[in-house]
Amino acid sequence: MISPSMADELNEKQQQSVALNEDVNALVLAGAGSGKTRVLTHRIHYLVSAKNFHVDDILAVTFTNKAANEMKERLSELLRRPIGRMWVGTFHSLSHRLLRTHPVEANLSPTFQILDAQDQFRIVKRLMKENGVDETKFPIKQVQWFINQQKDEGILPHQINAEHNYFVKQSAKIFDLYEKHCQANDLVDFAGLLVKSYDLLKNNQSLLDHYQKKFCHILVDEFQDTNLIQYQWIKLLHAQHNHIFCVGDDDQSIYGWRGARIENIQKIENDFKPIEIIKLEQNYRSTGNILSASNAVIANNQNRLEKSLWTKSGDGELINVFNARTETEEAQYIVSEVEDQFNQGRNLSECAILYRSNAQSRVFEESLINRNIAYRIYGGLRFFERAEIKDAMSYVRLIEDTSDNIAFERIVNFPTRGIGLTTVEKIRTYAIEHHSDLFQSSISILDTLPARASNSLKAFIDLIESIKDKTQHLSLSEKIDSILLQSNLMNHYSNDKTDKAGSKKENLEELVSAAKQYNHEEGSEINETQGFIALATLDSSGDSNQSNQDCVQLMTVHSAKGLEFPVVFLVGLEEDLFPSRQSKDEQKLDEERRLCYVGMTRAMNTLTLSYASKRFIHGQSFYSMPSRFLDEIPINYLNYIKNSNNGISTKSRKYDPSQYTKMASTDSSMYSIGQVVKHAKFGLGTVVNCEGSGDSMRLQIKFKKFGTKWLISSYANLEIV
DNA sequence: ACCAGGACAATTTTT
DNA sequence: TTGTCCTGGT
Repeated sequence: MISPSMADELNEKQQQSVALNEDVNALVLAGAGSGKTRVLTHRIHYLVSAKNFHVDDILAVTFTNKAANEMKERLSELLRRPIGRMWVGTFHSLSHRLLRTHPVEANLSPTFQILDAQDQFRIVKRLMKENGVDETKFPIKQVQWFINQQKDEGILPHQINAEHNYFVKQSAKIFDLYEKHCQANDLVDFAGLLVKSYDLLKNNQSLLDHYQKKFCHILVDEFQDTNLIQYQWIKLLHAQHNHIFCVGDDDQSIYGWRGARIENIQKIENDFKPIEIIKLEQNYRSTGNILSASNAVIANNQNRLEKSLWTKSGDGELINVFNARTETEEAQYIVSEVEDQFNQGRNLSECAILYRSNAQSRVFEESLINRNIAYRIYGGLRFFERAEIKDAMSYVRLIEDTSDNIAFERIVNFPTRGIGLTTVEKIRTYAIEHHSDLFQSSISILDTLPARASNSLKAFIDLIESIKDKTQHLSLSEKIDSILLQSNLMNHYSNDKTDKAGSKKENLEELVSAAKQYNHEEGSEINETQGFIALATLDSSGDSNQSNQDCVQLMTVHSAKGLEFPVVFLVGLEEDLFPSRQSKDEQKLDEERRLCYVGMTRAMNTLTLSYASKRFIHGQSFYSMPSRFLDEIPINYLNYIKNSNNGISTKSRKYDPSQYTKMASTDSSMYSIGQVVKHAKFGLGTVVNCEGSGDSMRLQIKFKKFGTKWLISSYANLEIV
């Protein structure tokens, strides 16, 4: 039943997964680099070509846009046809599609808008202000976070028991108001897309029947990353006559903090009986040493669904370990290694620098600029999240739909045109009283405003209407181009003195070309402009048209998941950085270890691990210990690089709290990190860091009442408590 | 409306 | 250290 080409491209286990009978559920535990995506796409191909299922009746869900795009591409190649309207996408984009198709049944207006994280933040902020919740006590971010967490668990405001916790109580109150606000304004946030599409099917038997019948096969990628609502979403769509095919790897679950439930992968065995479980353990990506080292690290986690990855390729090079003195030295060394690789004939794009947190990218960037090496940073501010792009998109949105209040608020006075807060407040009040949108309300209250404000507002309304009029027959990119000019945005940003490099102007130009390259699905329930607006919100990366120049790839380990590179530098392997400081408890530590595992297994041929002994964090230098993960790698896989400034980088102290203590207490003997001390003037405090030794040893102490200070231990006269 | 300067916070990951 | 937010001055 398997086509010859399939036999060529797939190993035995992969073939077995792909050609599983169509009437079973399946869970494929696919280790890193074992050809997970290949299995998924071939499975679809098999169902379509060998089993005669219709492509449009197959649902394939991924977690990220990147993965979705990749799958679409590969599928299109394999099936030799365009993707068209196939149901392949992220949970969020597929949910969005369901809601756009059945807005009324979902209790939404057909013009509902998606709320991105920034917009959500603003709304939460405003609601907190209006309702007297002190944002210094309850940071807006935390309240926003709380709300999203609840929604990801499918919890509604009134279901929250907040009796004993003031934060929860206040947050739940805001949550409730927020939900009402969204409902009243036809806004749906990310989590809301999932919740609402779930409810849509749950509360509508005939629709549910329809989709259960339609989707005869449901394939889920990265199953270990699904959260509660996503799991329920899948479970709801699953019926007697259709089947699921899930691919995942518990060792690569790195989104627990975002509500991903690693248990789902175990739960699936009970909830979707009968189910076939297949393990893919042959790794095609990495050399033996890299694989063995990675396996050794991940073996330290408890409660794994044991897999043992193996490879046919040889041992390859040893894994390099470099101990830099400072983060600058670390960057310089790594960049010089990149240069070496390049001189040996590697493309720059074959080299990746992976770090735990985005903040670490800066030093590498500086170093790369110094040496004039092209690089690309992933993450950080994404294209569609940039202020100038959001401004432009707000014009696009308001012109497309004048009832888009979020867009209205953003641009009513931008670029500034003399419409002040007072006027806006009047518009808001009128809108609430008359159940109207801000744009219509503006028209209604024109006569009641003072002449100045009235004129300005009238000019704005006329501007929007005139642009709308002039651009309605233009193509999407011409439309956006025209909007940029007429709104004066292009002019405004061209003259922006704070933007010396002119990158804002460039970004606006980039937006036009992004629009040019946007290809709209034919037969979609929304028009081209609306499709582009949704894309901007749902996939804010704006990646599609990135020039494929040859450049070094810089990204967090998280965003490297699913990728592979011949040469990988995994940097900043220090305690409190990787594993990160706030992940010290056992569960979180396991996730950090998985993250490290993910990072290491990105490497195909060459892997370099590095750490710095001293690092600047928020303008202060801290001594750091090598990451415990380094110690988890057997020494025979490692090659310690000689540091010319440092002598030989010996395998330094094992991670061990008592050693840590010893380091702090060298010579002066009695101080250790975490020690509570008393100072004659500053009172009680805790030692948080130390520097130097002997008489010159300095201690950083966090005092209860006086904040954090550096003191020289021999003068400070500290009393140990 | 705009700017400069100061206080202050934040440092994990993202659909 | 860096960036953001707010204030108060013009």
